[in-house]
Amino acid sequence: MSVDLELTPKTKRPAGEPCCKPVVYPDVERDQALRMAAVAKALGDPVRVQLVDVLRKHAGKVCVCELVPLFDLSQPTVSHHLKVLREAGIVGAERQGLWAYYFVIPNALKELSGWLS
Amino acid sequence: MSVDLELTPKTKRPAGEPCCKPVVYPDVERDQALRMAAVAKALGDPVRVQLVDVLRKHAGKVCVCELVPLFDLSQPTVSHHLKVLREAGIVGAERQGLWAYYFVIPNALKELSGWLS
DNA sequence: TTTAAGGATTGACAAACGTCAGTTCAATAG
DNA sequence: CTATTGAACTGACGTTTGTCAATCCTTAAA
Repeated sequence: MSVDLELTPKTKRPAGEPCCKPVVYPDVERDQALRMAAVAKALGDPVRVQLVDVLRKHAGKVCVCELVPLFDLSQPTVSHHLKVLREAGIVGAERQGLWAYYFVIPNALKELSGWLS
Repeated sequence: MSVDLELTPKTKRPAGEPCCKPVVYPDVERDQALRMAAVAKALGDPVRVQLVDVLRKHAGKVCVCELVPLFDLSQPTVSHHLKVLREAGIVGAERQGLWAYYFVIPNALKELSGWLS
């Protein structure tokens, strides 16, 4: 888990020697970082944060036609943001006839949330 | 706080009428979304997630020369990632002689963390 | 004073992103 | 069947991002 960095001596080292011993980064941490960064990246746009916020406040499913007018954006652009969230595994979609309903996938934010706190 | 969306009737509406009543999005939410998206965006790269992770695990300050060898990246690139984190208000830096020490700013992740959970 | 080290900055470039206009597709009302 | 609607997809655009090589600046050893 921990990387076990030792704070190196803080005097100028004799020329030629490397500054610090190379530290191996655990791969376990790398995979987790990849997953969390992907989720964070998807949340890295205010529109998408607001989309997730609305979806979370309405515990059920919300129709796309209700999401679009919340933003000063074209319908295709909102659809694009929803796709980004979908591909990040943060939200899911379900079609019912002509309408599409979106919802936050339970626990999708869990790993990032846990690491942050 | 809440947006007060009402789930609209789910039958095809008579031609000409708008699908949903336009909903006003509270500005308070918008500002918060802007701040949180900025933090999330800064965390939207695995290298930066790992940087923050290392800094957090070493409650004190960590020298840049100890961070660079953790990644398969050039020194300027790591420096760039640290700058992104600095500009997002997530980490702070302090110079001591030849060395620069980085640390996580307390509570920098608090708002996002709180919203996520 | 000269030399070298740690680290930030600059410039360049390919890749990815946010946005929209236009189009397509599936489903439903007439 | 035809017309229309909700929503996704496509192509295009200007902007931003991640990366490195090269450079610059400050500090400290010799």
